[in-house]
Amino acid sequence: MGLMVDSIWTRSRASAPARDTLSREQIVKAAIELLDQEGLAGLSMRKLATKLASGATSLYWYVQTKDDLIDLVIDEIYGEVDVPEAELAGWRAGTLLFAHSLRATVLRHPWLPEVIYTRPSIGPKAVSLGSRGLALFGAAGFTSRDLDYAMGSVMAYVLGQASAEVAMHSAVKKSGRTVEEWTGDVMEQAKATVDDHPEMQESLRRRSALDAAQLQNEYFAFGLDSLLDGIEARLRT
Amino acid sequence: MGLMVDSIWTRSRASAPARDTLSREQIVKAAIELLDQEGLAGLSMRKLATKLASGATSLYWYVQTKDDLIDLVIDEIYGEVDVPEAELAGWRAGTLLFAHSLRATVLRHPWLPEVIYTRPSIGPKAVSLGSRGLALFGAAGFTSRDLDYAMGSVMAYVLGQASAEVAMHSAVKKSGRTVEEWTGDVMEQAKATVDDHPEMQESLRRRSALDAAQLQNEYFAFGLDSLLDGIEARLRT
DNA sequence: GAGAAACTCGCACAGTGTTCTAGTCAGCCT
DNA sequence: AGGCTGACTAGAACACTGTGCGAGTTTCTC
Repeated sequence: MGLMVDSIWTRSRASAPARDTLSREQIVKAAIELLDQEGLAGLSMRKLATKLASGATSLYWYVQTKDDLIDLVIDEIYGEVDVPEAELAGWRAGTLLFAHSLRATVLRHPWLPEVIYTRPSIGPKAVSLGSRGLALFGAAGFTSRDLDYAMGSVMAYVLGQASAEVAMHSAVKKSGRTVEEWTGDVMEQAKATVDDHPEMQESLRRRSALDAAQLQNEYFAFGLDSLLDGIEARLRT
Repeated sequence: MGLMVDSIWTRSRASAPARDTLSREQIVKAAIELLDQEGLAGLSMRKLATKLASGATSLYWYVQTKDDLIDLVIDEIYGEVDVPEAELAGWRAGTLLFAHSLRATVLRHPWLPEVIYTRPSIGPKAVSLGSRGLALFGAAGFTSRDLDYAMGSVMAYVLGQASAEVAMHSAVKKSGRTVEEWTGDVMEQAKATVDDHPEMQESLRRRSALDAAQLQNEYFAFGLDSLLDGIEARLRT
C-alpha cells in the first residue's frame, strides 16, 4: 500500500558531475530549441543527441523516457511565465499581466498545446507558478474554493485562447502564405460548406477586414475582460 | 497565383462505390473507436487496417495521409456537439447547454486536445457548429465583432477547461489508481517542492476534501458563469 | 469482349523510442 | 601505484511507425 508514484521530480543526482559531461539542464535546453525550430514532430532522441554531439542513447542516462524529457521541458517553460506580486500591481492589473505573459509564452512555444494537455503539470516551476497565482488572487480577497476556481478559470481561458491562436498560426505557416492570404484561401475553399451558413460568411468577412494580429489581440482581450469582470463581481458577495 | 490550398474537404468521390468496399465513413468511425480505446498513440494505420480487416496501405486510397484522417476524425467529433436554437432556450440557457455539450464531448474523446490545437477546424461539421453558435449569440443581440469575440471566448474557455480536466484524467488512468488516491500521491510526491508554497498546500488540501467529479463540475461552472456574466454585461452598452 | 477505371495490398525504406551490453573515464582506498 | 567502483558514453538491435511504389484484382462502360 501507498506505493509512491515514481516521477521525474522525485529523482535527483547523487553526487557532483565527474568530468565534462552532459546534464539535464543542457538536454532540456537543447530540446526546447529543437522544439521551437521544428515543432513536436521534429523532436527525436537521435536528432537531439546529434545537436548535443553525443550518442542517442546517452540521453537515457539523464532521462528515463522521452515523455519524462517532455515533462521537464514543460516545467522549464512554465518558468518563463511572469506572475506579478499583488502589492505591486493590484489584482486586476496583476492578473492581466499574468494572462498576457502566459499567452506570450504559448505563442513563443507553439508546440506547447500539443503536449500540456496530456499530463497535469506538477513540476517545481509549475507549482511555483500556481502558488504565486494563488497569492495574487488571495490578496484580492478570494478565499477557499473560489480562490482555486478563479485562478483556474483564468488559466483555462488563456491557455484555450492561446492554443487556438497557435493552431491558426501553424496552419498558416505550413501553407507558406501570409495570414491574410491564408484566410482568403480558407474562405474560398470552404465556400461550398459555408454557403449554407450566412452567419459564418459574415464572420469570415469581418475577419479579413482587420489586421490579423490586432484582431487576435482584441479577441483575447474581450474574453479576458469579460471573465475578469464576472470573477470580480463574485468577490462582492 | 491564387493556387488553392488542397485539403481533404475539397476532394470528393467521383462515382458510386464499386462493390463491397471500404469507405471514408467506415474508416473514420473505426479510427474514432480506436482512439477512444487506446488514445492517440494507439492509433496506427496498421492497427486501424487490421480492425477493418484490410491491408494497411489500402486506407491510403480514401485518405491522403494520416493527418488528413485526423482532420476527418476531428470534424466528425464536432458533429457530436449540441447547439440549441436560440428560440427554444434563450441565449444564456442555450449557451450553457452548448458549453456543457462541448465539454462532455471532449471528456468522451480525451485524445481530442492533443490534436485540435495543431490545426484550425474548417470541416463542414465544425463550420456548421460555428454557424449555429453564431446564430445563438446573434439572436441575443450581439453584432459585428462582438459576436465573434463572445462566441470564440466561450469556446476557448470550455475547451481549455475541458482539456485540463482530460489531462488529469489521463494521468490518473495511467497510474491505475482512483482519482482520490492519485491526488494523494501527487501531494505526497510533490511535498518537497510544495512545502515552500503555503498557498499551494491549502489548495491541494481543499482539493482532496471534495469529491473529484463534483469539484470539476463546480470548477467548470464557476468560470463559465463568470465569463457569461461578463459577456452579458457587454451586451448592454 | 476490350479497356478503363476503381480499388486492394505486399514490399520496402527511412525513421522512431528504447533495451541491453560492452565499453571508457575519473576519483577513492589501500 | 594499482585496482576497484560508480559515473557516464554509445553502438547494435528490436519492434514499430507512416507512406511511396507497383503489381494485382475486381467492377463498370462501351
